[in-house]
Amino acid sequence: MHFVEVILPLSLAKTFTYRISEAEFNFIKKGMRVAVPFGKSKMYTALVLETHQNEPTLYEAKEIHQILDERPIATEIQIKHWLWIASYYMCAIGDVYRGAFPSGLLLESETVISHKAGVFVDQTILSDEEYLVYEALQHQSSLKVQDIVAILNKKNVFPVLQKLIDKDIVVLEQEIQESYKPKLVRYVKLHSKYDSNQGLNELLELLKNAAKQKEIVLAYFQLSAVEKKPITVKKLVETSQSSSAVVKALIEKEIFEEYFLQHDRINFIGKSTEKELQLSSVQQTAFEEIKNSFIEKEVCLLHGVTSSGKTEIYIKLIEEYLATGKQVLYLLPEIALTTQLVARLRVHFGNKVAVFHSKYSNNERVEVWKQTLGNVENAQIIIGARSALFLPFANLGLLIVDEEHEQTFKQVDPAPRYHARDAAIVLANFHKAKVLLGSATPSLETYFNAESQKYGLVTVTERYNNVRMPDITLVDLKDKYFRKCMTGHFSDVLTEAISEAITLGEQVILFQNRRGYSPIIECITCGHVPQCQQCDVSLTFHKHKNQLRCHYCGYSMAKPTNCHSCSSVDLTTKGFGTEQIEQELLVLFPNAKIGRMDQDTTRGKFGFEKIIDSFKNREIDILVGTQMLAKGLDFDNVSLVGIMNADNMLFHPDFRAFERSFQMMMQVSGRAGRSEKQGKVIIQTYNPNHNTIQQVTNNDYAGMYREQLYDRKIYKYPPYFRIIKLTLKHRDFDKLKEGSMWLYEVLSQNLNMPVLGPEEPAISRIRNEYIRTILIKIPHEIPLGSTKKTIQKILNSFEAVAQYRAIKVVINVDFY
DNA sequence: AGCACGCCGACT
DNA sequence: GTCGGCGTGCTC
Repeated sequence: MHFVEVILPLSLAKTFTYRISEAEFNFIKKGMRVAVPFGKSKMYTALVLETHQNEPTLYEAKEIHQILDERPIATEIQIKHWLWIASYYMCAIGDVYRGAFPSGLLLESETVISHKAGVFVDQTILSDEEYLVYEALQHQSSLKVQDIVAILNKKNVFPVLQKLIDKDIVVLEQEIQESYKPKLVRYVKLHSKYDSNQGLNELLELLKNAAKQKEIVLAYFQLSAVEKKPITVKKLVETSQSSSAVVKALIEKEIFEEYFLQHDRINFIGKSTEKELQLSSVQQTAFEEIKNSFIEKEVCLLHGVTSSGKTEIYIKLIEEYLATGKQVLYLLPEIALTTQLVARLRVHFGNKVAVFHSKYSNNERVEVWKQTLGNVENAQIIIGARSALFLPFANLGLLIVDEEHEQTFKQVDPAPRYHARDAAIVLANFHKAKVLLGSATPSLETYFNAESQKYGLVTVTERYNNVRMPDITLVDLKDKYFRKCMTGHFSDVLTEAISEAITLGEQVILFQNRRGYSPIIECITCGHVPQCQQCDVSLTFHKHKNQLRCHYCGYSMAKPTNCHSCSSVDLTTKGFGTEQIEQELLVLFPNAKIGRMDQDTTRGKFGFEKIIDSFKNREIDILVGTQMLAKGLDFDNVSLVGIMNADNMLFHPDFRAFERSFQMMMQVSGRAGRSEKQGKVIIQTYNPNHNTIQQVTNNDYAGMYREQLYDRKIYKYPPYFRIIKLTLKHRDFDKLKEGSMWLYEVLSQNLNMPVLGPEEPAISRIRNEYIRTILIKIPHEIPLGSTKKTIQKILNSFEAVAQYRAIKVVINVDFY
């Protein structure tokens, strides 16, 4: 008896056992995919963990359906890494597997219904619905479940199908298909009979009455003379400015022959210039220091102020690792940044650069996966957002995590809720590879690790080319309002600076960390504020579409003309977002070209690039945006950065609010003054004397670090404590309240550490579900593993209580 | 995660 | 009396 232990791409913690034949037993290796039946009618792509001969005692193992790979498609290290993620972030291994594999490699079955062959059908025994299906099968040889849903116009079609099966009329089959399709490109070549010179004359004679066709043939000769490589139909049509119909005619006349070649979708046409990169002396020193720290330490933090030229240092380092035949992974916080970086890296490394992120099409992702696994030339450097971490690296030598402090490295939903920076360090360990973390404003945890000698630390305090740090001016909003120096949300200082910059032909960035026009609409008469029906939040006003929208569930409604509560028509807006800033700018600077960058304007695959490009091309004078602006974009003509209101981020109910505000303001400020001229930053705030604001003004990272670290120690937060957040959700308010109280009590009795809650979060209801949170603070001296086991045990007993079972519990380890 | 089973309210 | 709502439990 032979068996295989597999992972299924479902949120199930267990592995599953299937039967295999002896031949299969000898063939199947860890890391191959097998198609297996699961449940009554589904087929899944499972991943092999091991083969063995221990027959399960409690159930009869099913047989696998099919082996999908000839050799492993996931590596040993990868699977080990996934198991670590599942255990550290307390999720099912199936979650990791599903999140890690490109869906093009995770095929699911589709049930196909077809007519049973050679059976006489007595139509009189069929019900109306059965007859409809039977009739449809007369026209089409097979139907999918979805088709039958459409034919019968109801959701549950299985009973009908079951009856048809019982009556021996139809059969069901599970079809499993590779959804990955290699891209085929059509080429043409001249038919062999025209190969000789004589044939050529014959050909021209033949076409003397077909001008269009002759044109194409001539274009073909021209192209083959110049390019000396196969010619695609596309190219031929383009150069001859003809149509593919004419090409088709030529193929039919047997003058051309068509053939197909498989193409990689990921193709960079650019060539590497092979130009030796020259580092400045500051960069060179940093580079040497990083290499030195790698002798002893696995991880090194590169703390370099904004525009200190970190990328050049990365490039130099990548060069060294490539030379030793190792692969390099370069992680970025934001997909939108890949385009800029890829362009830059391609100059040095040509087609050795591959890109991987979730906006890539399925087929593209499968290709990168296979190239990485094969360690082929064009997968030596992988650039990607956090999910690139899951690729099957054959020989990883260096991982770079750029803008390491960014929260986007942490996946929030769905599971696995991993932090890409931390998971990268673990992965590097498995590969015996090195990790370089880069940031101008490192996260507190990382800097703490660097200071305590766990990581190497390299600091660059000078900007590249001796550009000076921007000059930061604070504007006290309270005073400005009092003196009536405000126009809308603009202080006189800011308006003057903007008009000066525009007059000089320089560009301006305005930062407002909130989208929409104004957060809320309020009735002047009764104070009523429209709320979302499903969530515990006020609706946000979007002027452009003249509607109110919920940012949590996406619900929207037309802007009311009168109050829903008292019918008064006196409605006013409170607070402000990017859209309102844009509107005010149109009035203040009617001649300036204004752009807006936030979630609403950057939708679509290239939305972000479009705005960035037009700003770079100076088609936009003033760019208004949310935090997207803070993420490592390079502009060389920005002389002024305005932060419209520093306070709303400062007073977020979050232990990281000050750290985040500092990082955000520093990063946005860093966009100013990239060329010879010193940049200018204007921060509008009600709290000019706030410590964090002062630290930003004085470019005082160390001060911010020390102050925050002190707070973290006092209030029991990372890096001194690790935090696990449990989020409980249920539609029934009382049930949730009781259940979360029960869980809190059991946790705090069984864990010898602070347990907080159960707290009602600021937004206590989303999509009609009530929410409560419990925080568990684990001190560093208590082992993490056993604590997690205890928590898991308690959660299991929570689920064993019938009345609480329906409460959904989300576990978020290191939730920040 | 699906998907079926099973128990209760709103229709033919 | 049936259809269909979603609460509950299982899948090798």
